[in-house]
Amino acid sequence: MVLLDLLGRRWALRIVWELRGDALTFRALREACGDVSPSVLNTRLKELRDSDLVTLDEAEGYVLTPLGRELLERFLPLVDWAERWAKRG
Amino acid sequence: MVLLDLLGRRWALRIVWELRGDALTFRALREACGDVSPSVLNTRLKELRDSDLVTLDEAEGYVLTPLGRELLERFLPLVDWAERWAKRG
DNA sequence: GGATGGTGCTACGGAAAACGTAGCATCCCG
DNA sequence: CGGGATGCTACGTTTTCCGTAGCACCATCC
Repeated sequence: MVLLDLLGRRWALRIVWELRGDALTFRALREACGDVSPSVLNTRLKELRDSDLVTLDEAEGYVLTPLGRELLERFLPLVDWAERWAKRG
Repeated sequence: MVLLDLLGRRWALRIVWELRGDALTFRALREACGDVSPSVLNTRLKELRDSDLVTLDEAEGYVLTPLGRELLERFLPLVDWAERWAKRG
């Protein structure tokens, strides 16, 4: 499970999640993640870009690649479940 | 996404993944995760137990709870995809 | 033309997390 | 009384992360 190496790091999954909608600038992404420090954010973005999950559109900002969108799609069932889990007794 | 707080930590996802099959003892789980340090493993296990995802069966060892199995199930599409992703050009 | 505000990104010191090794207490089996 | 399991803790080192400040660049505005 090489994927776990990548996603099992702080903010990695969160970044993908925050990019589920429209493109976000570096600063906007930072805010969306609750003001992560830019150094860490940049490190994660490098890893995600090297993994072809995220790319930087010069005009719009950071976006998921088609591959990233595939990942997100497979991730949605989890999100659904997570909400019910969070409300457990 | 409270779930990301839990799973977005080192070894958290990995532990759930390694428990996909039969129960594992503390030490076996440690080996399965590539010899994580026991302190971290124990910290994660506490978190996962507090979250009702993992439990310690006195006879067998660490096992996923029904809730944990649900999580794993939703996680499987990702695993499938991850293998193809890992082999990308 | 220079001020203002946006962009992505880096540097650096301190705090927190993870690591690695050793070992404790307990139980079971011979 | 060993010997070998079990879950788990302690502690010193290393790695990672955080928080703040700031750089270089570009567009807009007056």
